[in-house]
Amino acid sequence: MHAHSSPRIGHGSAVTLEMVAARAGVGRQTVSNAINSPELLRPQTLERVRRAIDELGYRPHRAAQALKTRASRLIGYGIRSSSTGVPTPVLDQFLHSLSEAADRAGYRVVLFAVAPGDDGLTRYQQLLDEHGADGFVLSGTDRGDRRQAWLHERGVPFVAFGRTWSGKDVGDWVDVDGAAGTSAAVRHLAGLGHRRIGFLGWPKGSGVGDDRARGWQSAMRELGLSTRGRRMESPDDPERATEAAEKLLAGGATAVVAASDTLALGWYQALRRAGRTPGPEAAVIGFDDSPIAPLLFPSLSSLAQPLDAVGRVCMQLLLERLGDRGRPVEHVLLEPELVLRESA
Amino acid sequence: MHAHSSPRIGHGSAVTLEMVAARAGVGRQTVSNAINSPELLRPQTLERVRRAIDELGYRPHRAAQALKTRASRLIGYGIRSSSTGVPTPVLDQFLHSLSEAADRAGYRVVLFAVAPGDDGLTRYQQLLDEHGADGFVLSGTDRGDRRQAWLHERGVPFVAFGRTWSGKDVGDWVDVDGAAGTSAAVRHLAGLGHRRIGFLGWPKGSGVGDDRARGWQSAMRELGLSTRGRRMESPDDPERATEAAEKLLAGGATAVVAASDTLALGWYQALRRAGRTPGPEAAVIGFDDSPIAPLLFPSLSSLAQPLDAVGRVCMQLLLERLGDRGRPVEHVLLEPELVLRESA
DNA sequence: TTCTGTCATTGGAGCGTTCCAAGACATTAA
DNA sequence: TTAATGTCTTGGAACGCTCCAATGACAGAA
Repeated sequence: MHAHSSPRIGHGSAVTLEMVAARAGVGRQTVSNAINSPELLRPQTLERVRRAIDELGYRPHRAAQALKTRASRLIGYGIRSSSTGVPTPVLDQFLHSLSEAADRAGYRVVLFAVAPGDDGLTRYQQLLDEHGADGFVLSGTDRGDRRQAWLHERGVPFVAFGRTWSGKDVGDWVDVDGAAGTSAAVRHLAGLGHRRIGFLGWPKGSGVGDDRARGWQSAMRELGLSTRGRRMESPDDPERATEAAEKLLAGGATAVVAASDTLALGWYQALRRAGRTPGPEAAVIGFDDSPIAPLLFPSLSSLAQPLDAVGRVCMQLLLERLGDRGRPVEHVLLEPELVLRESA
Repeated sequence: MHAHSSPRIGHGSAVTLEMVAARAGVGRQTVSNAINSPELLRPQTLERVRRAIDELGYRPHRAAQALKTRASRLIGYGIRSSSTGVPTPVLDQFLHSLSEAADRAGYRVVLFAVAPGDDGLTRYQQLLDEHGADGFVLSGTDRGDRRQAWLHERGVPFVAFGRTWSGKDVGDWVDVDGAAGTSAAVRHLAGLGHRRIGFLGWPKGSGVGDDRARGWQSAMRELGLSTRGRRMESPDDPERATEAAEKLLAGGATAVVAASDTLALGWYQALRRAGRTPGPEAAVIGFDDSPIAPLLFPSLSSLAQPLDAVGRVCMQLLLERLGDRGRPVEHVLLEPELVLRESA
């Protein structure tokens, strides 16, 4: 960027290459080169052109660039409604870091709505046909998700936030290592002296949920602790979660690792019904570190997903893929962070 | 849309108007008209062209359209990080309904990251210069926000989710009537028999917060109830909120309306410290109906913002503005919905 | 002086669409 | 039959950019 005292002259409305060229006293293509291949210009010319660009406040017209280069510099992100209860967690933070990383590389994220039930393949098709996106970021992938295979077949660049849980493992992905997280939680609780550590998970069959259960199980095994009767299942529903937690409590568990903060709340409620309260004697660690975790009484320890990093790495992989479609597939697993509060 | 049994032939990769025209045996422009001004074609020709479009899976190249028509059919949305603690609540649902409404009109939402501290005017400037968006949706507007005036001066179409709290009221906006919400909450509590109804709000000076306080105050006045010493302030912080709630409790309040669910939790905690629990004797109604509201013990009554409607109406106003820049400014206030649960 | 090679710079062409003015055709009136 | 009218259809031109092949400038060699 150029520091210069005079303000921009143009209104940013209709400055074209040609106008910049005229002002700098060079040809149209020279201005284009000054932007895209500055090494081709003589330093003196480059300087002159850059000054003209600054003075006029010139920016390339993206549609014209896109038409010529056949690249929109737009990344598609299919957004589902969260009202279905499907966890689309902390979309907020993820989208922010995604956009930020995209912006830095001259790309931008474009949203398109996908109906809750549908996998939205026709929406992806549409965007591609319109040349409305060069690649995609997927999220909320789970077993039976057809999108990866579909995009792969067509040679469309994409990255998924979330592993390919079933079928062939096609395409790049970034994910949070849920198992590592729950393992760390178990080890922390064991370090506090707990031996009868339960797991409060979702019903088997979801990729994410099973992964989190696996981490608990393997850490328990490593520590030589029994897992028999220590695993209870419940959907993300307060009442059911409480019942599941009560069973764990009845089984003698003194601590619990939960697959979600909602499930962890079941433990809170189960204890309350028993006239007790979460803490050293009845510890619990949740998952996702939702905004309420610090607000609870007592505040809830939880595994925080590094969403900033996930967004950043997603975009990085996608950009690399856009640059070289033949490169080998890449997978990145990021560790969640154990945020300790009063509940453990 | 056409129902037809044969699958698409094209790969959706490079079907152009010219190709469709050749297949239909018509001129290039006729195909364009079939899409943009079908009434110009003879029904028979239209049918033939439509079939060709379907068979080839043709979709107009958005960049080419944008270049010619000077409209990108993209709506910019500057996304801030939420890590600053500034409430950008339920972004998720809002963005979804926004995208959906945009999609229906052939538009799409494009994100760009804005640094937390900055108002990001240069990012808006950039998008405009690049012809990367035809208009903007703003959110998180508050006192001293320069964006509205800036966009207005330049004649850029935009809608704000959130009133213009200071300065001249330029531009369209959609907002949730916080005052109406807190008024309704007060009336509900009064209907339950409460007379000493407190308000737990944010420190004065925020547009949104003051509005919510106003609603409580006016409803109290209408009901002939005293507000003296019944209003306490706290930022969205558990400890501070609890202290504020304790003061209300000490003042004899039997019920509370809170400016946020976080503040409502302060009431929960204050009661707990006093060995009590929220309910008929010590009611509370929060604001925003965050995902945790139903998960609390007891579950929290709260005022839900109609975010689906907000997104839909925002896009509607913006599209109308895009269609006619001279039309008078429009404002829409939507009522929040009182979601009753155990706490009230 | 002329030739060759290198480097910096340039204008034509074209990406796929829509605007526009004009063409083709059928129908009716003179 | 010709002219006038209206309806439907058409190809050229242009939007702003980048690719490409070609041009000009200039230094060194013949």
